[in-house]
Amino acid sequence: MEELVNYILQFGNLNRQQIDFITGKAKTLELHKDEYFSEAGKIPRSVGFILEGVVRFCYYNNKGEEITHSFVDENNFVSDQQRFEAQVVASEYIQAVTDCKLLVFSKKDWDEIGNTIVGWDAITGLILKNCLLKTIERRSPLVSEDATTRYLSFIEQFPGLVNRIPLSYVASYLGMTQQSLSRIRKNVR
Amino acid sequence: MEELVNYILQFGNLNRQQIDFITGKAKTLELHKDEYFSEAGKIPRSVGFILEGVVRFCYYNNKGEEITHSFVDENNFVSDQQRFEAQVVASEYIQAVTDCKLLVFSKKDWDEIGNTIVGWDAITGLILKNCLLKTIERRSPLVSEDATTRYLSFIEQFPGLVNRIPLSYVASYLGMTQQSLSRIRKNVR
DNA sequence: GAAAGCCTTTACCATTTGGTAAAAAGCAAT
DNA sequence: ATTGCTTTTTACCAAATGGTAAAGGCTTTC
Repeated sequence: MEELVNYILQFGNLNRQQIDFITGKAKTLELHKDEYFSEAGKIPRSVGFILEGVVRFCYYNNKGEEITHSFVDENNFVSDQQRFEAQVVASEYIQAVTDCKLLVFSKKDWDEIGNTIVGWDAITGLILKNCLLKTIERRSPLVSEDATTRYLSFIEQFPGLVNRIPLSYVASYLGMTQQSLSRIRKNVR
Repeated sequence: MEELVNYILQFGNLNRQQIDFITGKAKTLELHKDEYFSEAGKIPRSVGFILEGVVRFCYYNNKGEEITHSFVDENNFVSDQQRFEAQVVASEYIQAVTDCKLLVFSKKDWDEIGNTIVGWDAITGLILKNCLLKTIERRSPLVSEDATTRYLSFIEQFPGLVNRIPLSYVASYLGMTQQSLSRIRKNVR
């Protein structure tokens, strides 16, 4: 819970009472590897904050290939935020790629926090902007790099992650086949 | 000017007086092809709204290659927003790729609008989130697609743009060489 | 209209990456 | 330990892309 509070306080000031109000709404949720936090075709039910584990955002392209477009690890918010706010069905999946422990907020509780705490919308707005920028900064360079460079920058950006999750997910995130990734890993060693 | 107002009103309600206050601060700026709107190493001086023309965001990687990471065309805001807000030096360039006509707001005027109009920060926050999401949606799929598919989706996402700007910029946006793009264009025809 | 400069296309070959298939390695359940 | 299942690695060949260089086109300028 402390991690969540520290995270939020980076983006704005809150007093003890406000913090307690927020943390009072958080429920813990455990997800097993491969379970979904949010699914395409369903309305996202909650906003999460990852205490332990890693999740990925993924979707299927028109060839039926599964594309991982981002990973989120410990001490970060995870949510299909636009769809959650609007309460409309999602078009992508958020899936646990390791066992996870999360703090979650229901839509009702999330709205109550917004209606109670002045400045909460500004804080969450900043958090979302931050997450989006991070996603862009991580993903955008992948377009112009060759496969080996993409793999090396993945290792830098997500230290240790490559040892915790299936390589097929890494390959799909990096836009290459599993076989190419395997070959690259051999050459890099 | 009407385009600007319509754009803003998508993200929140403003009365006549507020709208006049905002538009009163806007100055027009003309940029010739290749001129910079914002430069790496300099502090971004203004927020722009494109009335005519197209700009691109670009930077140089560690091999000295120039990478175009996004295009912005008519009726969109253009700004190195994070750096502008914080008034710190930029790490990338924003360059006109055609002659452009813009409405611009200085930092001082932008802040005055924020201090005067209740809800302005919320509106600009939404606008920025929107731009970031659009960037992600456009750029992210490029990682996992082959060169021909990337070119075809570029044509869809920026109709006509390919005829207005140098193909070398398109190639760098799509993460391929100019020669590859040329070959692909021949095969697609 | 000739010259100069830039942008675009072509061509050739080397290298990288993808597709398919099979083998090897790791893991879990019995 | 054996079996069955999934993940990862290899191998082979085809296809796509990059690098270098040169030629062709298109403007601009004088």
